[in-house]
Amino acid sequence: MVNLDDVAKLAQVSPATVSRALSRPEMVAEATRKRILQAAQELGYQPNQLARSLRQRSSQTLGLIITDILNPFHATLAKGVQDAAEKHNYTVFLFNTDEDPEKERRALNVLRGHQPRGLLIVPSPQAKENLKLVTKLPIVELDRTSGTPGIRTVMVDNVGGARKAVQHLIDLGHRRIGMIVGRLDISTAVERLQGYREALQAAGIPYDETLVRLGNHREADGRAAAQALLSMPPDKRPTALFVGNNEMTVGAVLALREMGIRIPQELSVVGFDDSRWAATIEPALTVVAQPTYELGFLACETLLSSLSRGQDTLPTSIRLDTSFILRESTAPPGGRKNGLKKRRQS
Amino acid sequence: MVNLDDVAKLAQVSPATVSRALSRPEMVAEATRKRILQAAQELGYQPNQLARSLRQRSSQTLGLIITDILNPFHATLAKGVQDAAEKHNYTVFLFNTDEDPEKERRALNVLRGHQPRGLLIVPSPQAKENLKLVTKLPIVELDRTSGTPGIRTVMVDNVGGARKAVQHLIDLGHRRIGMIVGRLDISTAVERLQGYREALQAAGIPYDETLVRLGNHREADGRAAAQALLSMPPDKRPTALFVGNNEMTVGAVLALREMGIRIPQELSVVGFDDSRWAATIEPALTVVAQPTYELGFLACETLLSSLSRGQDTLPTSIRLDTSFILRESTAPPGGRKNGLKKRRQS
DNA sequence: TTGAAAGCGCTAACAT
DNA sequence: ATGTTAGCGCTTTCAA
Repeated sequence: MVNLDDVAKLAQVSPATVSRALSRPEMVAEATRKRILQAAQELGYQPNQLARSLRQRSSQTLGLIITDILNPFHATLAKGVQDAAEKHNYTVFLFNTDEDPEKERRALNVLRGHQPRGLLIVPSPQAKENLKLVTKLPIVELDRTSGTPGIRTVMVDNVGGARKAVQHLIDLGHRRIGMIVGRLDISTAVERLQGYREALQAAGIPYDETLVRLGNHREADGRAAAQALLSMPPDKRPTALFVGNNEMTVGAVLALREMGIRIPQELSVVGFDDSRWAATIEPALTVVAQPTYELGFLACETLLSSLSRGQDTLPTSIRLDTSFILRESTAPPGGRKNGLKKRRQS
Repeated sequence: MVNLDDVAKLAQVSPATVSRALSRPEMVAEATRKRILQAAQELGYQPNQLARSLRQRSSQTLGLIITDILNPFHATLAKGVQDAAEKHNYTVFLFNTDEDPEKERRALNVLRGHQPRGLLIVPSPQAKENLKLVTKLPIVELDRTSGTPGIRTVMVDNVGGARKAVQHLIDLGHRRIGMIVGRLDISTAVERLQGYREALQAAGIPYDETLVRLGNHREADGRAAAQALLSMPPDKRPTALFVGNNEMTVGAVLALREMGIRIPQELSVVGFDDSRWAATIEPALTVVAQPTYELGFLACETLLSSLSRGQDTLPTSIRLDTSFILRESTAPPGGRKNGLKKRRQS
C-alpha cells in the first residue's frame, strides 16, 4: 500500500508536510500543496484511517445497531442514518440484533474494539444493561428508548399516533376495539398501548383487557393474536382492530383473510407504520404513518452535532409527528361501507 | 480507554505476554494466562482493533456495497452477508450506491482508507472502471457481474430462470409475450433477456422488439413500460408480460390496476424475484424466486474462504438455481381462468 | 515461558 | 512554512 512517506518522497517534502497538506491545507504554501496533491493523485494515495484514527484517538466511524434489517422500517432507518453519515464523511458499521439482547451485547463489544465516534441504536429489551459496556460513547437511541437516563433519543409520537388511530375507530362508531400490541418491555409498545387507552378513556369506553393481545412484533405473532381475538364469541369479539406494528399487521390481515373475515365490512383494521404493502394490499390499509427516513437521518444528525459541539449539549429527546392515512380498511361497525376515496389528513 | 498496558500492570506481566495470552493462548503458561484473563475481565478490556489491524497490516473488516438497501432484495442480501461475516468474526462496512457510479467510486475510496480485508459488491453499471481503485483487494461480486476478468462472482441462473418463466407462458398458449427488462449495462438484465429470447426461439416464436421495453429497475420504470406496452393496438399488444425485476413488477402491476386491466384474465404476469408483496397481492403473483439470503451468505463465505486459503484459489463463478413459483397471475390468453390453486415446482 | 524493543502509518508538539 | 521527533496501542521478532 502506498503511504505518506511515498508521497513525501515523490513530492520532495517531509511526511509531516504531506499530512498537513491533506488535513490542514491552509498551513501549507500554495506551491508545495499543489505539488503534494499532484504526487498523491499520481500514486493513488488514500490515507490509512486506521493509523489516522489511532493517532488522533478518534475515528470517523459510527456504529449503527438495528434489530432487523429485513423489516422495511429498519432498512429505511438505516438508509436515513447512512445518508446523514455520508454527508458528514462518516462511515458506519452496521449490526443486526434480531431483538436478541445477547447478539446486542456482542455487537456492542465488537463495536467497542473498532473505536467508533458514536453509536446509534434501536435498543433491544435489555439494552439498559448492555449499554453499560459503552458508557464513554456518545449514544443516540432511535425509534424506541431503553430508559437509560441521560441518553438522547429520537422517536415518534407513539401515544399521539395511537390515539388518532383509535379515535378514528371510535368516531366510526366502534366500541369493542381490539389491539395487538408488542412486548411491553419495548417503549414503543407501551406508548402505543397508552394512546389506545387514552382514546378509549376520552370516549368513556371502559378498558377491556380481553381485547388486548401481546405479540412479539413478528408476523406470526400478529397472526396468532388476530386468530385469538376473532375466535371470541360474536358478541364479545372486537368490531375493529388496531395493530401496533407493521409486521404484526401483515400477520393479522393475512389471518383474517384466511378466516374469511372481510375488511372492513366485518372488521375494521388500522395499522401502525405505513409500507408499500399496506398501501397496495386489498383493501388498502388505513395506517398511522411514521417519518421513518427522517427519523434515521435526524438521529444521525443529532449524534454528529453533539459530537462537534462537545459534551455540553443537554440530552435532548426529539419526537416526530406521525400522520394518519385514511384508506379503505375501516368502516362503521355492522358493515356500512366507507372510505372508497383516498385522502390524507395530518 | 483501558489498554494492554493497563492489563499488563494489573496482571504483573509484560504487554507482550498479555497480547499473547489473548491472541495465541497456547504460547502462555496456564497460570499466567488465567491471571491475565482475569485482569482483562476486571478492567473490561477490549482490544483496540485499529492498533491491532495497523500492526498486523490486516483487519477483521469487510466492505459491502449494495445499490439500494430499501429494496428488500438487497436488504436480504445484506442480511446474508452480515450473518456469514459475524460467524467468522468479521465486521462489515455497509455502503449504498443507489446505482450511481459516482457514489460507488466514493464508497470504494472511503472503504480503501479503512483497510478492509475484502469486498462484496453488487456492481453498478460502471463498476468495471471503479474497481480499478481497489485492485489489491479480494473481491466477490454478487447478484450481477461487472465483467471484470478474474473476479469471483456469486449469482443466480438468470437465463434459466427467465426461460422457465417464459416457457410457462408459452405453455399456456401465449404468443405475444412482452418483457420489461432492466438496463442492458447490468448483467442480470442481459441474462434475463437472453432467457426470454431462448424460450421464444425454442418455441419457434419470432422475437418482436416492440414487445420489449427497457426500464431502470425502479417502480416508476415498470409503470411507464407497462403503460406503453398496453397502449398498443389490441391485436399487437402482448397477452402476457414477463417483468425482469421486483421493483418494476410492482410498478407494472399497479399500472395495470389503474388501467383497469385484469390479471390474469386480460393479461398474464410473471415477475422475477419473489417478495411478500408478490405473494399476498391480489392476484398473488407467479414469480421466479431467487435464493436471496443464500446468495449473500454464500458470497461472503466464498470471500472469506478465499482469504484464508490464500490467493491460490481459482476465480470461481457460482450460480444458484432459481425456483418457479406458480400462483394466480397467469392464465391462457383470452381469459380462461387457471391457477387458483397454489403449488410449487422447482 | 516471558520480556525488551521496534515499528505499523499517521499526526501533533516542538523546533527552526 | 516546513522538518524532526515522539507516540497512539498493538504484535512480533529477538533475546534471555
